[in-house]
Amino acid sequence: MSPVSIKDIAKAADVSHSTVSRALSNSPLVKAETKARIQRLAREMGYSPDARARSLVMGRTRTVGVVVTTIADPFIAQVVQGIESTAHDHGYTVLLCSSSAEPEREIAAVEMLRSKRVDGVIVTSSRVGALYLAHLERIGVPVVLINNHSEHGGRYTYSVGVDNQHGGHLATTHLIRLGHRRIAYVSRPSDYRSNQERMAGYRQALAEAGIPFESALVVPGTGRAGGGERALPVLMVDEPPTAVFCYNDMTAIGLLRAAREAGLSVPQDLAVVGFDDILLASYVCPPLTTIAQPKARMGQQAMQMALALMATEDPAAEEFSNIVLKGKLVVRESSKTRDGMRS
Amino acid sequence: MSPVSIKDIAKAADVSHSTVSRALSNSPLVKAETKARIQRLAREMGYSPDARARSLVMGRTRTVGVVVTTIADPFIAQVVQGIESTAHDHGYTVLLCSSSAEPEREIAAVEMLRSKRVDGVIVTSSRVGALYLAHLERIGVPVVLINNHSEHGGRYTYSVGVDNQHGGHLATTHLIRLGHRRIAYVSRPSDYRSNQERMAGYRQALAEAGIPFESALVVPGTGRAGGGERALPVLMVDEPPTAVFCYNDMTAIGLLRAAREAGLSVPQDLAVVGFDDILLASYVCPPLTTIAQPKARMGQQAMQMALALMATEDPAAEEFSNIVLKGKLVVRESSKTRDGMRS
DNA sequence: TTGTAAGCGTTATCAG
DNA sequence: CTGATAACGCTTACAA
Repeated sequence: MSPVSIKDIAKAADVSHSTVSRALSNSPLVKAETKARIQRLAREMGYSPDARARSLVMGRTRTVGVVVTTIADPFIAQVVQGIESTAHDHGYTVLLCSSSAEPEREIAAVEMLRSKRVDGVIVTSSRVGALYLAHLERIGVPVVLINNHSEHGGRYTYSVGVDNQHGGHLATTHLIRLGHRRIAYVSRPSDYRSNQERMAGYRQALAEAGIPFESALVVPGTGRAGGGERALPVLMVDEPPTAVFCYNDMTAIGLLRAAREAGLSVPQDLAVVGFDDILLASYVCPPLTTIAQPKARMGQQAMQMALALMATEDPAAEEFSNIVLKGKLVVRESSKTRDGMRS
Repeated sequence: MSPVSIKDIAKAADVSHSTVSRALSNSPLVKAETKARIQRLAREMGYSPDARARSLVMGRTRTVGVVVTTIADPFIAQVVQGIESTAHDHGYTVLLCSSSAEPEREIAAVEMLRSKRVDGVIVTSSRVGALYLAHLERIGVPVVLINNHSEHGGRYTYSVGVDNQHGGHLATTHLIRLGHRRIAYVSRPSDYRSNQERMAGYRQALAEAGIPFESALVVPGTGRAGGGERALPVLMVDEPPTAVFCYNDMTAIGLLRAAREAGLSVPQDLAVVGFDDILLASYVCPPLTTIAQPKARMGQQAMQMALALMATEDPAAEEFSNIVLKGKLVVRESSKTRDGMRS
């Protein structure tokens, strides 16, 4: 037996279905008495309004599509939580899509969201290629990018991200204040804009302290633990650095592990700073100093931005907006001297 | 301008909208030539079928609701990934809802899913109370529970979970094989069924080895790191154990941290085994031996179960099913002697 | 204050 | 092979 509809209630209450519709939306046009009767009846009959039918006539689904590479990434999961809670607070629902970072699936995901007529789309931590972006814009609803890794054009798209240069500067300055002068950077493939920006912050901090930049102190990583592990031996030759700033926490954690196996003690022999502040960071040993990205807040902001865009008639008319949040330095053992900070 | 509909295409192709509908669903009833013409036109005009309208007449949304306490929990996120990928493979979409473990929001979530007319619901790691369950059943679609923590009745509900007793037995037996005889258990509030079952496995293993059960060796935890930290001092009095099995990894990790601060070395002074195999487990030091729950697979199985249930006309007719997956022992440093296993 | 009718975008039935 | 027409469940003029 299919769920009860307003027609069923209409029959039971001996009124027309439009009266039921009005009564249930609490319209003042309905006599208080009949309204009460209808509402009670609806409750008794276990009525649940059909959101599809409603959205069909109302023109809005009150649903946002969220595209992630994988929800299994704890960083992304925290961002999504921010999105979901804000969405919920505003009566919106989240349709989740994983792209597995495969362009083909990304496009399928977008097509799917288009079919479900979501009111907006939020894409997290993606490298939106030109092709993908084109598809995204075709969808005809506001699109908000979180921590987008590629240069992007497209005036249909808005974004929220962390201030990478500021974070890189914060991390490096912290190490300089601790007295370090030879500070290395373990990078990520440089077509990632975030990598370039973090490194720019690193160089800026060095320059401000009058420390010359040495390209030998920049070694390539991958963004994953393995990259950090392989970076260590490359680093520890000739004149090794006394401190290292890593593109992200996973890189730093890999490096930490390699250091332990190499018999180096952190932070005495080598201070280490990461970026992200993933859950792991506070549990590895030694606990990792890092630049905390406001993950949940990024999700909230993105959702709020989407809400604002969905509210305006013509999103394209809105001026281009690009929210940039500041990360925060979180000092832990991996960058303290045994007797506390030197600074 | 609203998206193009089959009517728009009909006008452009100078046919009726029903012919367009047939052509787009590749019906053999349409002349090949017109079919091709219509399909080309649809592509050119950027047509995207309206899933809401379709579902309204088809009676199915091809959407499953997934209710989680919080997606920010990495364990849950991995389960959800399993759900999402399987759902995607079968043309289904995931509607995500966080309940924040608040009964009020749980009920709101269910009501929302009902309104969106999802074809099925999957609830992860919840303690479904009687009230909540009643609401769940009202929804009228199959409900699959993952790692349900409470005793449940209700023949409308199906479940997927890990074999807790088997896992507890596995963990304890492992410690016994290493030569331990005084083995403690750090529990979780005992109204959690999973706790009772894991402890049953622990007691079973002790019994099999002829080791008497001592209630003094069972100390209460909380399921979070704090509980493990507070458990250590309670444990290390009189005749302390040489090994401890913890309800879950977070408990074990808290205990590990307390042990380090107390100057105890793990595993030499105290061997530690957890349960879950969360990401953290392999990164703490020492890396934690644990019982791995097949998180993604649990999600997959739950989704497959949901798919099967949604396919049958009358879910209630299906016999009660309750898939139980076995966990796997993952041995890491926290339960090895310095020179390797004694066994 | 209430009822009638049209329409949202589909699919499906039934004639032609 | 194709076109009317109804139906899915709802909201909203327009009438009464």
